[in-house]
Amino acid sequence: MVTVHDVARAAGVSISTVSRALTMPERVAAPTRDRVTAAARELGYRPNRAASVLRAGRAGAIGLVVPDLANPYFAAIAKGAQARARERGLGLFVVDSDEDPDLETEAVAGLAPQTDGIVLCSPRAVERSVEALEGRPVVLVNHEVDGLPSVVADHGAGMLRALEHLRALGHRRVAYVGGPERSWSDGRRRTGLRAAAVRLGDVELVELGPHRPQVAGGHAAADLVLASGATAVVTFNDLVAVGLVERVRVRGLDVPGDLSVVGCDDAYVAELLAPPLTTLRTDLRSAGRAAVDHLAARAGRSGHDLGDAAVVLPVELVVRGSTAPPRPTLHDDPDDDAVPTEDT
Amino acid sequence: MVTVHDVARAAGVSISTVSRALTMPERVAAPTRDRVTAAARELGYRPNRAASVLRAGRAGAIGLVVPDLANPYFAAIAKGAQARARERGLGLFVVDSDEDPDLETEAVAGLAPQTDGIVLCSPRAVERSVEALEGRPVVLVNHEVDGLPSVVADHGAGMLRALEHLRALGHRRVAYVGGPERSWSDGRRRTGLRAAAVRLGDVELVELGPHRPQVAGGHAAADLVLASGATAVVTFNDLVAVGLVERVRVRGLDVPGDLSVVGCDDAYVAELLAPPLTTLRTDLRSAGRAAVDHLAARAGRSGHDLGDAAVVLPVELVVRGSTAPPRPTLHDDPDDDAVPTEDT
DNA sequence: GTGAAAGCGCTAACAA
DNA sequence: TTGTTAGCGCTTTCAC
Repeated sequence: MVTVHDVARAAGVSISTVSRALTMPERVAAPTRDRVTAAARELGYRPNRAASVLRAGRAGAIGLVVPDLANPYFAAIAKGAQARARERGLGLFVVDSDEDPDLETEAVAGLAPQTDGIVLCSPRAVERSVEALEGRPVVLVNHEVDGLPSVVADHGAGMLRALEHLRALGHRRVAYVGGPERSWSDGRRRTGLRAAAVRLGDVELVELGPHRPQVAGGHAAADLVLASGATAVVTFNDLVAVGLVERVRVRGLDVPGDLSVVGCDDAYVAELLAPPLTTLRTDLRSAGRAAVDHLAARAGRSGHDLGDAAVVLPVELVVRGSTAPPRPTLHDDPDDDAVPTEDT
Repeated sequence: MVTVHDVARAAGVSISTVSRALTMPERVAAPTRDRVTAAARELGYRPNRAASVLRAGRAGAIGLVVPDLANPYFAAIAKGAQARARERGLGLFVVDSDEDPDLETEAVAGLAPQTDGIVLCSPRAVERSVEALEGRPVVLVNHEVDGLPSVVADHGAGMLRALEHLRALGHRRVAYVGGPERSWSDGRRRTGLRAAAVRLGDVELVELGPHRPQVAGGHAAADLVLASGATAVVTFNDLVAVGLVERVRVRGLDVPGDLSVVGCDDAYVAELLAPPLTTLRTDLRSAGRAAVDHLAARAGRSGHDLGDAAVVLPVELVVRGSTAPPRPTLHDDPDDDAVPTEDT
């Protein structure tokens, strides 16, 4: 292993000059700096991170804790975070908590001492995990807690957009198939849908769930949706939408003919389906990037100065083949496609 | 931050006793050990990993380098590795090299000093990356290099199984849509297919590619496959199969009616498709687990004693709806479904 | 602008 | 069985 001593000897300087030349180049005379960097490159010197963490307190790395790496949602966030961390010269350690609150806290506690901060995605045990940080910087993704910085999607706007779209097609009764009971984003989506329904005035909302956020959850929800009399449905995520479509077909009905379906997340399955899925897209990579930026900006600062600022990412409605006007019924109102009049 | 000193004071012992009680409990008297562990728990002591890495040389953690975390293939490996590492009380740091050979080497070099070994998945620059390890333990996944331990799928057996299946259905001309040019597994698959074709005697193989290992690659390959006169096709992975099916449909043809399709990997899209995809499955989580076990077994040992052993994982053919007998033609041989006779 | 020296928290000889 | 002590490789005062 090449150490500062080897570089110092090769460059004919002291180890402190080596350290300085590499970490604060402007405080070393140009010729000296060049000799040092040349020697370092030649010898293939790589600073021992453990040593510099121990001594300097800074790790030059951050941690990312996600509930499930196999979930494309979190994989996308991880990709974005990784890319940005690299751009900033930071290391990124990814840990998968396997959806387990205890493991999450464990992961945070283990990661905290050797990183400059933690990005905590969709936490399953926020309070305990934040406590385990002992005051070290943290950014929450897809979750909000008072006084903590966070990066979240604008679920309210997304839901409004979905409902406007369905309303414009002529739907007046829309179901929501909810996700896991304790999901923060599920709560936000419900709140957003209710607000949107009130705002639009003539759209009735049927809330269902909780359901598992997988294909199986969609299977389970399908019959409830059909029985509810809704002509359109918004699902917690795209996988639920997939299951829903499958089961609706088994019942001999058609999507979007008998039921329009809007997913969430724009997972890549969304466009592979037949029909491709209308869905709400958030740029998850930019969520990862924003979280890393937030952390990097706080690095060095001690207090929670601008700590509680929330980055809110836009949500875009991607219209594909799974949404269409409802089949005409006896009650059909010829005004449906017209510009809405004042609340009637 | 709670240090060994704090615990030592609280337990009324010296710092070395604390260290010993925590890392080699059997070498400390039971009552002392209990006092120490109690004090440690009470104070919420967490050993500073940076310090112990620096001093002991052991990191209690391993690194996993993958080309793309957003690829479910690698995500599954990561999950398996993570779970096993946890069972063994090891940390696992996941780094995404973004399919870039330079970044891969960089990641390995950065990870190596602070881990006890590296799991290198589908390397894009094996030689340089292994060199960057400076002799530290490494396990290759989905790649083989002489003298290095590895975990690979039995592509040969998988390809034989696929071809046997297609042959049993009556196919006599089978295309292979290859993946990236420099992919190790693509090479293994081609070799396996050729061997299988020779062995079966009456199956003709049409090799195509290289193609991108994504849906777009399948789009690009579809017309070539149709023009080749093959009645069945094996693709590099499931995404390519998806693209292939899409394009075949655009051409007004049917899967499996006009073309049978076998994917590889059993990514979760495979069963969502219509028709669900016949595919070759490897248990990737167990690949991750095996890699970690391999590394853990070598930990402590210096030499490359049993180092070059390769763990070969079984490949299973999962038959779903995308494979069926070919449409009868004028040349159809009534013996097609019979037990194969000697090479004719 | 550069060097000498003091540790960061921990482990592992070596002593007792 | 337990304590004392010497560093691991690095950063960072503090002199010069």
